[in-house]
Amino acid sequence: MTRSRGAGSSPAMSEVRVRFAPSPTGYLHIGGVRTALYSWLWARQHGGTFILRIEDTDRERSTEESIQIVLESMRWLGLDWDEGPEVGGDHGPYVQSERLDIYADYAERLIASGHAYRCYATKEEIAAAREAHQKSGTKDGFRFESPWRDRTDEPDDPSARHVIRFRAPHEGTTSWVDEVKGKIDILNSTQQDFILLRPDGMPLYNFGCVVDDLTMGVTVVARGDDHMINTAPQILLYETLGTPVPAFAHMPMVLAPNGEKLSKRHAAVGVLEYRDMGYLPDAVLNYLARLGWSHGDQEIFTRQELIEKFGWNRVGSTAGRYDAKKFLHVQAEHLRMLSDEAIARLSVPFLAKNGIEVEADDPVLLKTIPYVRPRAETFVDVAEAVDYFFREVEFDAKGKRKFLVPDSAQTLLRLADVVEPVEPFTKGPLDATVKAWLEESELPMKVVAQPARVAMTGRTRSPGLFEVMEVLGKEKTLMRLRAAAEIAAAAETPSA
RNA sequence: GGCCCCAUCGUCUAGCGGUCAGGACAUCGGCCUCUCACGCCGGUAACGCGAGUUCGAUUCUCGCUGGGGUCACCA
Repeated sequence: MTRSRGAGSSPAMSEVRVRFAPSPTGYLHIGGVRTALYSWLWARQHGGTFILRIEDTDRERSTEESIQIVLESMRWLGLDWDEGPEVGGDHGPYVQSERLDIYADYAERLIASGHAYRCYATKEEIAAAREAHQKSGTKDGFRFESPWRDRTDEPDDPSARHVIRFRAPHEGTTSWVDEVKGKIDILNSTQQDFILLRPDGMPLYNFGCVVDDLTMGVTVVARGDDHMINTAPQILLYETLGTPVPAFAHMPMVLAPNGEKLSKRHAAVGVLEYRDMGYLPDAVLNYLARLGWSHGDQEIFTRQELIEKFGWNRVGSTAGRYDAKKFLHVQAEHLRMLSDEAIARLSVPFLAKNGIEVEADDPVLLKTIPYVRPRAETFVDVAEAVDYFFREVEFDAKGKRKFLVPDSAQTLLRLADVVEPVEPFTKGPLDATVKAWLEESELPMKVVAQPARVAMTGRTRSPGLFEVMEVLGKEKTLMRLRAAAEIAAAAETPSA
């Protein structure tokens, strides 16, 4: 799609400063992660600065615990920040609730210059006005017109509870050239005197955001396009403050598969859940990057490739829908790109969760990786797939009933005998020896394989038989085959 | 409803006036095979509608329809 874009992507821009400014109200939403990612990529690509800022001015919903979740999420993803909580920086503090004096200062300036005013209207008055508006049957949206906008007299009690409102212009047009959406024009007649500061000094979003972005020197403001409604008021603020206006990049949102706003109901939305599900940070980044951004036909990207190839001009303008299956596929691709050592190391915590305590350099674990790799998509899968190499077999009920039957008892015993003298006990010689025996005794592999598989792994699905034998080692292989033979012999003949 | 954004296979997308409309996930066949995977081969599947502009529109313009967002002392 051809679209003229903003100047923020111009290489002439001397310094790139971008920020991610989540509000800590729970988990870090994967939609937010995508915004953070694009900003981070942009900063890294340009050797710029990535700022993390906490927007905690909503006292009702913000919690310290949520801040920790945000930080933990960013750390896990590897989206490191150059300025922000814990690392500091020259433009701090980086938590909005600690910047109240700065907002107050800017608000006073706006009052002094006549661009803002104290409004003593009560919530009840506003509610009444809204109701009257609805009853009037007008087609326009509701805008509260404060009587204090034009009052020159002092209130009876100037210290009474009041907010500070912006004196919004009613005429003209506010425009910007969005990095992803192109040129946008908003009529100022649709603006209202939005609130800058609450009675308690907490800034509202548009004000806090602008004051922070300008004092922090942010050059590109990237956010979801649900914020587009906020951009015109913010530009108005920059203009009246006489400061440069940053570039804006409004990216389409991530929707649920059914097109609704993505929430817990539809998918795991907290990014840490993916860590617990055994996903790789790079896979999360890859999937999210590709959801709404493209680079030709390429689907799989390393972190470094993302940094090199990202650009706002390749961010699409349509909302993307969350697709769990594609996400899983991308995760599988990334897992399979890893070395055996890396897969082993990253699987350790998941094995521990299953009660299997092994070291990352455990030789048995390392030997299993090549065989589970094509069968695993997540680390949860890996832990599950190597289970029987580290503990006694637990027979799958159906597999046991079907394959550990009297008929197979002899086969299992003979297989054990055939395999016993093989040296080295590796898949090549094992394969050759067993195949020779099968040919000689005119037994099809099929009738041997499944009982043996259940005997050694407890399951009907596993890596190749000889691979399993090799990893298990001679001793355990023989033990399991013979133990299973006993169980098989004792089993009731299925009444056919 | 006002304002804003958006519109190519089921999904993510490529396409930037002339293509058999390409890729990926999913799906359906087949191959491989000791199971399950992996892998490989192949199939089904899309330009929302209507006007223009043009020799020619998926592509440019407008309208319609449809979807989304937003109308807070939330962010």
